[in-house]
Amino acid sequence: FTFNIMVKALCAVDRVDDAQTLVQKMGTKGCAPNVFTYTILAKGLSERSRPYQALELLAEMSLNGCNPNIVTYNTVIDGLCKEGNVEKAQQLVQQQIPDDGCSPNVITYNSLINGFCKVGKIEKALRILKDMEEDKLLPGPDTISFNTILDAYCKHGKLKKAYKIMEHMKTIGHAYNVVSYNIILAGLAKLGRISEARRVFEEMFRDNIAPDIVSYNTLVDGMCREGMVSDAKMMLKAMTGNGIKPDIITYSTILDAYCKRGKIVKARELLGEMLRKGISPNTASYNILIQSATKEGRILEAEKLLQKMRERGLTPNTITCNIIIQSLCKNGELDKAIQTMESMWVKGSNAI
RNA sequence: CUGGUACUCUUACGUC
Repeated sequence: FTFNIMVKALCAVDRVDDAQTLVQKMGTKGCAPNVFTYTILAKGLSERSRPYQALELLAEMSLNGCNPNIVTYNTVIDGLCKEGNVEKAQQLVQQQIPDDGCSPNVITYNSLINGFCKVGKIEKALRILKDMEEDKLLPGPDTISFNTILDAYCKHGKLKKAYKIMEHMKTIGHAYNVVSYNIILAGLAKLGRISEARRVFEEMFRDNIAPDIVSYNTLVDGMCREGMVSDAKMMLKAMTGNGIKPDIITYSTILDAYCKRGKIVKARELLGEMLRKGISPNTASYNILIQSATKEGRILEAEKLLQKMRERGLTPNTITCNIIIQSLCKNGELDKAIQTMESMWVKGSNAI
């Protein structure tokens, strides 16, 4: 359907309001929007933190004789959960969905679990998981359900609990995957427990779950934070040997570590290596370099970098902006800082 | 089996 494609396109270029208007007009043109149309729009709204408008959309579509299906509901529910209103989402699951003759599926519950985790109510999330395991009327949990809980524990530094979940999965014979391991790795890395992370990493090979780019990047990041930059650099070679290509994140992570420690020569070398490998720096990479330059008083270099960034068609983001303003303020150039801010403001950029 | 792929999951840069 042509209209659906248009709605999607409008959402993609951030013109959700236009998309909404279009959908409203469709009805009057004898070309009624269908479930697909509404779901696309609901997703557009949800992704832009407008879950309540998505919620209203549910009512609107029913009025137009188009009943939401489970995909529509899940889209709205996930939006609500990400906004932090898990209660409202749960209400939908318990009341409206059954009223509509739909039944929640594993994705629905996973959204709720994630929602509760993100607002710090892990107990509630666990409750849902347990219900899914025990209640035959509910869909059984999948790997994602478990991973979500795993992640919540790891993010809170509760590694023992995380390990317990992992053990639980093993004992009931539930599949885990590379993401499960990545979550654990990230948890350990954040706590600076690098040697333990290394052991887990080795275990992955024995477990026939090959580390992916995220696994490597997580470990590299952990090493860099602990000042083990040369170990991190060695990982670069190791991963290549294992068929995983270092990406922009791998390089930026190490680049940042070098810069923060004033190892400018090494940083430049790495930048060169990165370019030779055909990986072009993005805004984040430039932010790293610009910050390093400003902190060490190499203002001219910073300006040049900004210039280069522009030439490459990269747009400065909030962080770029903050780095520059901070540096100007420290040099007592308040006027210039304000000027910069205003010009960014005028450009209508998402910076600030 | 053509159109909405919905949740999960993970990784880099600023301010405090």
